[in-house]
Amino acid sequence: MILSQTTVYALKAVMYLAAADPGESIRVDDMANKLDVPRNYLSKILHSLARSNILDSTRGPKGGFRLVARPEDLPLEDIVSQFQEVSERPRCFLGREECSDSTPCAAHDHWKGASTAMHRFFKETTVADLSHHG
Amino acid sequence: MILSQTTVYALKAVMYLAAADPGESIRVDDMANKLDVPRNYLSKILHSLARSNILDSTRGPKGGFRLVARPEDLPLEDIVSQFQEVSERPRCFLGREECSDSTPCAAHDHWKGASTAMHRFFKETTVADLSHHG
DNA sequence: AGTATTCATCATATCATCATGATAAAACAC
DNA sequence: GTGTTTTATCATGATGATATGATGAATACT
Repeated sequence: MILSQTTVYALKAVMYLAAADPGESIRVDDMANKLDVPRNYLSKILHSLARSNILDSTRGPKGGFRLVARPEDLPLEDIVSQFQEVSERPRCFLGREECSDSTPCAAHDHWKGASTAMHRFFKETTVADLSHHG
Repeated sequence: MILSQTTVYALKAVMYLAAADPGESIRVDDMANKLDVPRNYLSKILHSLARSNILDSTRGPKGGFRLVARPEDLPLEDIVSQFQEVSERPRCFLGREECSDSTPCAAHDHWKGASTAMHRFFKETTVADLSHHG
């Protein structure tokens, strides 16, 4: 309900990289096999993360992907927000534009609580937090 | 990010019915026009809600749809769960099966907090709560 | 330079969601 | 019982997410 398949793939891949030696490059093929993710699809996802500087990529022999930041400095939000919206300010969940703190709908406060808890999770949980359990 | 288009349509329609006289039947055409929702698509959604006893439907002249329960007795969850999963127990958000209170992953507690807040919103907010603002 | 390795990218296929248009079936009015 | 109104349903199309297979381009090694 919350995360798209693409986002889950991205998170799994990043967690896999976090478990490797820092600075070591991992090939797409390895990750695709280990994580059971379609190879070319994963390649596209990783490329996307590389373009936004979450990962470094190098081609050719000894090439692959590696994390730029340390896992404990990498909040899940940085990865998730590449592939789906993780808005800081909750929208009116019925899609109204004019719903805000100053012009709230009747559900605004309830919704804000739930939405904020969700956002805080993505913001405050790091890749390292998840990687403890592989 | 949270609600599908279909779910939003369903909620809007139910809120519209909640604003009508109790017991009054409203036609699909009226709702589709007022809410700017595709007519036949809305019809299908409403039919689905009728089959699960959220709504009553009657055909022919003077027909239409109406709420079965009072808006203040109708939690959003009853509507939303028709069209998407609103699970009481949060899954491991990476899709692992074995993640639970007794076998938690490192993020379990954080995620549980966020996921529970979301579920409580759907469970504790009623249609009446939303309808105050139209 | 040549070759193997690896990421980058393109063309296409599949599937679910969202949506439209046409027709069937029920209920009411006369 | 005929016609009108309305929901019920079917056939089909459009779009985006997911996925596959083939090819291009960069790097390293000899």
